[in-house]
Amino acid sequence: MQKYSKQTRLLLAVDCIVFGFDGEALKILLIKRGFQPEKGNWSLMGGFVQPDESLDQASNRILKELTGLEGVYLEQLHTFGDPQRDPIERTVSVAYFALIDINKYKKQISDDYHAEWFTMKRTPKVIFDQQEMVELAKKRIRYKAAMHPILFELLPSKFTIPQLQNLYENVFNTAIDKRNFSKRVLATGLLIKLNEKDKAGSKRGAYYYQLNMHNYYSKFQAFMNFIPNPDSISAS
Amino acid sequence: MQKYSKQTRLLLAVDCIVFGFDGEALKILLIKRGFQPEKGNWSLMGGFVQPDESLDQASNRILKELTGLEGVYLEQLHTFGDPQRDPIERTVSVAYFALIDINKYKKQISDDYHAEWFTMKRTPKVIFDQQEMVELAKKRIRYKAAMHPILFELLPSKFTIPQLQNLYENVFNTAIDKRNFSKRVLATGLLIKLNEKDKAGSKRGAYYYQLNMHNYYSKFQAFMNFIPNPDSISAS
DNA sequence: CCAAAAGTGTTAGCGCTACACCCATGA
DNA sequence: TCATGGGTGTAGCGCTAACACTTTTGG
Repeated sequence: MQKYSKQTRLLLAVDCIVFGFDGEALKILLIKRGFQPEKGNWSLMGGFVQPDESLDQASNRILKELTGLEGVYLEQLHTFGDPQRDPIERTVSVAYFALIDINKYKKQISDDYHAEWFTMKRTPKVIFDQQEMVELAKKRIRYKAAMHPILFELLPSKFTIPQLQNLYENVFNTAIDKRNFSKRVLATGLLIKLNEKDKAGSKRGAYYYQLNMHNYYSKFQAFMNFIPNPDSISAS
Repeated sequence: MQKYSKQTRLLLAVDCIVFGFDGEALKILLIKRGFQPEKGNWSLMGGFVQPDESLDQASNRILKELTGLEGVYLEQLHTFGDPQRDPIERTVSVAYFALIDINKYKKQISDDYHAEWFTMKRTPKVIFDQQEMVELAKKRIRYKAAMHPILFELLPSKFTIPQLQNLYENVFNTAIDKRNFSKRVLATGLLIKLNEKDKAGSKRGAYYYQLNMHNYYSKFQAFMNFIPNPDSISAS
């Protein structure tokens, strides 16, 4: 026996939703699609799965080809298989999401790859069912960030507590009391205070912190319960 | 433009992990595979996605064809795409998990379809990478059940609090104090007490409850935080 | 010296956990 | 009547949320 005869073979694609944070707002990365149909329209980073690569390999390859990004946090989200989702030919797409620090790659992405960052509120129309993918990805990162420290992936390796709080407030779209916030994050034991200040945000300056990588891995499973308003967060 | 030329098409399959609870233990359903390779060996409910159906439709169809189950809780889990996972030909598989009340379908499943239930501890070897799928599914239901009331899908429409507690103790593999347990579940407002007792489990009998469906849907997003030992539960 | 952001402590209330005894009934 | 499982109440503790003032320093 060599093959499963009589079965139909389908195109399989990967689409990546790339989230970034620049200290101000949570953003997603889009590019202008390079081929028909919908050529020139805004799209997620997507491409076809090749015969010899796994899905994780495909998503990493596509992300690198379209943005130069490599070694970033990338996680499978959901697979979309509506028969009509691509008008040209049936294509099933495995969606992934990535989390990166915008500033680390800002110049490279815009100069070399012509991708652009958009805030959540001002995202242009994207092709096919990609809006649905983006919505699901937003729900998933909120859901996961409520219990796991994944949002650190969006920050530079040195960051301040006000920056971190700003990120959480963005992702959960809520205001958090800064006294309670700093107590909680410091209580996790995940942060190491540095003898250095970020003077960009204020005159007084805010201390930099970095992740305690040992504690990070051991506490990844159970971080803090950070759901400010659980009803606003959806199931995976 | 009619097709994406030059791209390779792949086989796409669906595999369903069916969980059931019989009042005693959490079990999964397996069948003897009906075709080569691995014909006759224990397998999840699987089949190929057809050209005109979505992934959700495919999983529902396959579950019905192989077990007669219809209208049950079914949720997409993860997509497995290692190029070598099927030795005959590359096949990417979208895994789903289902939750059912074993007793409701027990006779039908064993008599008509020759599927069998196995406890978690005594699961036989399954084909390909299906063991990995089962492990991931177990993690996922624990993870989700810690915050959402999905485990009611495993119970009959009338159930007792000791039965419910037994289910939670099974899924989380832990002992729970019965006073605290009943306080918590009753406090959710999801249960309606019936004027009827289950006398099977004890002489005195335990009151039956049923779900308050209105509250069930409105409280689905935020149930109770039921993680008894967070470190034992893995991320999705 | 003033504006703007960083940093820090206390209290009250709620929720969770721990814990033990009585009830109902079939055998 | 006794063994078995069902059902219930309370007290202490820990965690969380609410809340305001001082510090620093560039302009």
